[in-house]
Amino acid sequence: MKTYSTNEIYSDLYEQLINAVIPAGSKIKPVELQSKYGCSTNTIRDTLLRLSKIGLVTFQMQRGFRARETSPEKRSDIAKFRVLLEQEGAALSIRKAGLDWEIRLNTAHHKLSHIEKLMTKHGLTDEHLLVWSSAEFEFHDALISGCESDILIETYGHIYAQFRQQFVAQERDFGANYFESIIHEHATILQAALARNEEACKQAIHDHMKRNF
Amino acid sequence: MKTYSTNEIYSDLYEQLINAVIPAGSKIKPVELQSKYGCSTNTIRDTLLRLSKIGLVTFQMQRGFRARETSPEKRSDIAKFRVLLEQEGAALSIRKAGLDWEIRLNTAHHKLSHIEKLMTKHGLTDEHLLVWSSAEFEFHDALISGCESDILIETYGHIYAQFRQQFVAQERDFGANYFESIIHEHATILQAALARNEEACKQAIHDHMKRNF
DNA sequence: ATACATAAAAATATCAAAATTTTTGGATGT
DNA sequence: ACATCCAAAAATTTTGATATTTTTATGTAT
Repeated sequence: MKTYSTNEIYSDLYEQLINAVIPAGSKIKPVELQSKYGCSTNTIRDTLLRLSKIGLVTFQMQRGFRARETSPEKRSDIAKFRVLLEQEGAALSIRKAGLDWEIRLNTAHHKLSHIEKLMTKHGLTDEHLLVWSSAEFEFHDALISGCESDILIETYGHIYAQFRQQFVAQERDFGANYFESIIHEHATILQAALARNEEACKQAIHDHMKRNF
Repeated sequence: MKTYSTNEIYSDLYEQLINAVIPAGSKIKPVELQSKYGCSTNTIRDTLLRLSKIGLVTFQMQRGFRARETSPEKRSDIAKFRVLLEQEGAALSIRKAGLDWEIRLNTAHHKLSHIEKLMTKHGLTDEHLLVWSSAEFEFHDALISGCESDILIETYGHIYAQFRQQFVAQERDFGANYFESIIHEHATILQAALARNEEACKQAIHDHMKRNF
């Protein structure tokens, strides 16, 4: 039987929450996870407290833990808030960042684009989806990485994780043209960013997310 | 000797962090707090993890806890981010909120204004400052309370707490005209909000914070 | 002096058990 | 049927002890 280090427990739970293996809103009981991870309930508790920092888990005194709830309103809320942060981060990057940023952004987009093309050609396996997941985050993270605001970047990371948690379970109908659209939207964001066009970039970010409002 | 419930430990540490009694950047060792609060180190650890959720405390595996660091750059960063969130929250409130919001905002301002007037007349005692602290938060919280975005309100709360933590220790030179300015700024924000003038309100929020950039 | 290794001390993380609180499932009465 | 009360069960929190890791202090070689 596999043994888990504390960091592995953290990562494993993180993955399960992001991918709604642990469904949004469901109760999380340390006793039940104890046997799987081969540790004391206290270590699980500790880990869940750490996950509550990024908002994937909610915690109430004497009431324990839950995967953060979801609802149409909450999804809309998180999507709009994500737009606010990403627009600001991108605009600041456009204004302040240098060549390093352009290269980083371009690299991230290239990687993402490559995976997205594979996914439209061949079907989308779970493995593809996993790689895409991290590539998509890296692209959006790169986009705001030149903003020179640590707190914005930190907060964006939390919000992005929550966004994933809330939406992944929903739209399992990645239709053929779903990824076609996404690919185009990412390209539009990239172009506007590299052209240093703040308004166009903000607009592209908005358009990328508006289906989720 | 006073005994502390866990919630009291949380509140007490919260206060100490907000008011820089525990200075920004300093190490926080569970063993040292154990005797004061009369509990096990594990309970302290638990509480500190909960405080790390709102960003007042940073945590690193195997390295324990620290009061969040500060520096001129970090202060500027947090001030600007606070403006972003407050401007958005206020603008949305102006657009969406109804009479309840106006009343709540007005009430909060009235309370704040009363304390501020007392403070300019008589000197500023520690007790005054404590009351002012919570009244000031309530005003800014009321301002964004009509935005219909739970995640924005939640995040703003964290950022406001961090803002306090980072600045309180700094500007101990509340000169006579310091509060005069603040009073005027708060009034300007209130007027613009009640007049439902988004742009004026955003401007007023910016002006209120710009000394901290 | 500086760097490096090592032992002692301190701090942190984990555990398993005990204490506390909440939840559950009947039994009772309206 | 519906609410209320109570006891049992389950879940959560707290504890004190142990194991692990990091930091500090000391001695040795370059």
